[in-house]
Order: sequence, then C-alpha cells, then structure tokens
Amino acid sequence: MPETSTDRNERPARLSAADWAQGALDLLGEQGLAAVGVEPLARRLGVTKGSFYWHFPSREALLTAALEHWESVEQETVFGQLEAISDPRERLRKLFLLVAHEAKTHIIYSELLKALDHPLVQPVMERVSKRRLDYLWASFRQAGLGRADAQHRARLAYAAYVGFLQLSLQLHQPRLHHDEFEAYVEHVMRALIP
Amino acid sequence: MPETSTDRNERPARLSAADWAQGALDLLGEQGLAAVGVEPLARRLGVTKGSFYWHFPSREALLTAALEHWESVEQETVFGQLEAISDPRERLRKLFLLVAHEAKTHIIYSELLKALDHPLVQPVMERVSKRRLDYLWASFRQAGLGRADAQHRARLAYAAYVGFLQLSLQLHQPRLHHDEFEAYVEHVMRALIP
DNA sequence: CAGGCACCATACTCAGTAGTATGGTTTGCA
DNA sequence: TGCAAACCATACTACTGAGTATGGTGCCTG
Repeated sequence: MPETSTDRNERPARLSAADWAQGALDLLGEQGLAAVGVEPLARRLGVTKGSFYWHFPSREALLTAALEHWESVEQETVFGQLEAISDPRERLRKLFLLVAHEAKTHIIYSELLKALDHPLVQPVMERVSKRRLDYLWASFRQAGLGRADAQHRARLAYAAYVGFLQLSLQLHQPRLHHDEFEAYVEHVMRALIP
Repeated sequence: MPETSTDRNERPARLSAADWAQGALDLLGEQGLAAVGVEPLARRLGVTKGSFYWHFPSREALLTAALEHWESVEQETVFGQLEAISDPRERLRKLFLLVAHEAKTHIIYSELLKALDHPLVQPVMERVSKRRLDYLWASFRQAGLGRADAQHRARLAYAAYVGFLQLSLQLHQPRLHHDEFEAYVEHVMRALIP
C-alpha cells in the first residue's frame, strides 16, 4: 500500500538534488559541517546512499551546492529587510535588533564560521563577510563617520556580532533572560552607533 | 647506534604522558580538535599507538589531560602580566594591546571555541570565559561604570575579542597591515574603554 | 649481571564512511 | 499499454581511526 504522494510529514516520496542540499543545510545547522556525511544524511532522509550518488557525484558536490544555495538566500534574509529605512542610525538600530532577536536563523552562519579552514567554506565566508562589512561601512559613513573610522567601527561591530554568536549560541550558561538581553542590546547600540 | 638522550630536535628518546598532552595541544592549535587523533599524533611524534595506550586509557583521557594543562597555564599567560598595573583604564589598554599583538598565542583558545559542542571542551570554556568576563567586569567597574553597564561592556568587549579571533585568525584576506591594525586597536579602545 | 619496569612495536578486531557496481522499482509519456 | 528515464536498494571495496593483546627492547636497580 504505497502512500500516494505526500507522506505524513513533508518529505516527498522521491527526492531531488535540492532536497539533499536542504537536508545538508539542516544537518549543518544542527551538528556542524563535519556531521554532514552521505550516509547519515541518507538515513535522516529515509533512503540509502544509492539515492545520493544518483543526484551528486561526491560529498564535495553536495557541500558546494548547499553552500551556494545558502549564500544566495543569505543576502535577503538579513539585509533585505533594511533597504526601506533611509535614516542610517535607525537602520543600524534595526539591524542590531534584527540580528539579536533572530539568532536562531544565524546558526548556519555560526557553524560555517567554525569551519573556516575548510577549502569549500572559506571563499563563501570571505564573500559574505565582505558584503556585510561593506554594508556596515556604508551605514556608518552615512551616520557621519569618516572613512577610516567607519572602517574600524564596521570591523568592531562585525566582530562583536560574530563573538556574540559563538558565545551565546553555544555557551548557553547564564542564559541571560529577556530583560537583561534587551538591556545588553541597548548598551551595544549606544556604544557602537554614533 | 642509539643516540644518547637528546635527539637533533627536542623530542625525547622516550615519551611521557606530558609529552603526549603537549603534542595534542600543538595539533589542536594547528588543525583543530577533530584532528587530534591517536594515530595521527603518534605518527607526528614518531612512534606508534602502542606507546599511546601505555600512557592513556583512551583518546578522551588524552583530551582531558591536555585541556586541564591548557586551562592551568592559560590564566598566567594573559592576565598574569596585568596585575601590576593599578590604573584600570591603563590596565584595560594594556590588555587590549596584549591580546591584539599576541594573537598567535590565542590559537588554541580559538580552536576550542570552534569545538564548544564537545562535552569535554564545554565546561573548560565556560570556566575560562567566566573568569575573563569577571576580570573585564571588575576593570570596567574600577573605571567608573555602574554594575549593569560594566556587565554589558564586559560582554561586548569579550564578544569583540572572540569575533576578532575568529575572523582575523582564519579569514586572512585583506590581512590588514601593521599601521591599519594599530589604528583599529586604537579605535576599539576609544570606543570601549570609558 | 639478572630481573623487572617503563616504553614501544606489531598485529590484530571492530566500526564508520566515501565511493562503485548493478539490479530493481516507480513515474511520466508516447 | 509499454518503454525509457529517474530514482532507489543492495552489496560490495577501500580506507581510516579507536581500542586490545601480546611480545620485544632499553634502562635502572639490587
């Protein structure tokens, strides 16, 4: 009795290359790059690796496709929602709040940060980081900083973002609760936004 | 013709548990925690794993010993040199400069940061991070900040440190040269030290 | 100088994963 | 209806690393 098309969940009866790439990104976000293996992913998707090697020639090809897809989606998820805001300080505030409150969506970025030594990851992260730094730089410039100061402030803000991700996403110890967290974000904005 | 005791290099003719732990830390700093395996390390030390399992019962025991040794040494390497400075602002400046200029010595910390999901690493990093945050908090308090502001500023400074490590240690792209780097550190200190 | 201990090599077992070969099943389409 | 392509399973090989068993060698001490 084969179920018609849609199972109880969302997994299609037959998989496409995009399904494998998405599964790879899911696994990556949950357990890191090293956990993205052919057989573990196949088990997770309810098939065997006989299926995988029809869609991809190798594990490297899977990672390449997954990273490519992530990079193309990444741009709109964070910075896409900010284009409407014209005032640079307000835009920076919105950016800080957005990043702070949707930390869950940045897990993949955080995991890729931990895999910067991987040859497939490095060029992707270099491009993404450069775009984000340029965005910050432009906003700080519009907010009145000089070229050099904007450069440094962008670096500092970006480093603070990266460090915050690494620390709070994993090191969930004191797990600062809502109010304390809001106060922290306020403090950061007062310190970094001119 | 067995060589007497000291080989041409530094490896002793026979190894001790401490030698294995130090080798593990070296490998950890160069290639990350995942690369610290029994057989790779044995090859690196010029012996076989038959030697290893005389000194340690398992790979876990090796990691435990290595982490323990690192944690005990870590305290003096950074914060030990600062006790003499009484003025808090000057001490913070010195701390920033020290961290910025000896980034090479923080590689192990950076690699452990990337392995925060590992059960043996997590408690160590939680203790180390807590000590560093407390130190920053105390210095910011002495510099005149209130309790809450000192807390937030310490978090921000520490996140900036972590992010800087992750980005500049691996993402060695524009590889900011000396002068630009000095200017960046100056900017950070002006922005974060009250 | 003899025995014992510390240290190391060799030779296994076992498990996990990348990749290949090949055959089976399902789906879309003529 | 039937066939061909798309998708998947099974059954391999090859490799790597953890851990065990056992025997060998150099050094130290009585």
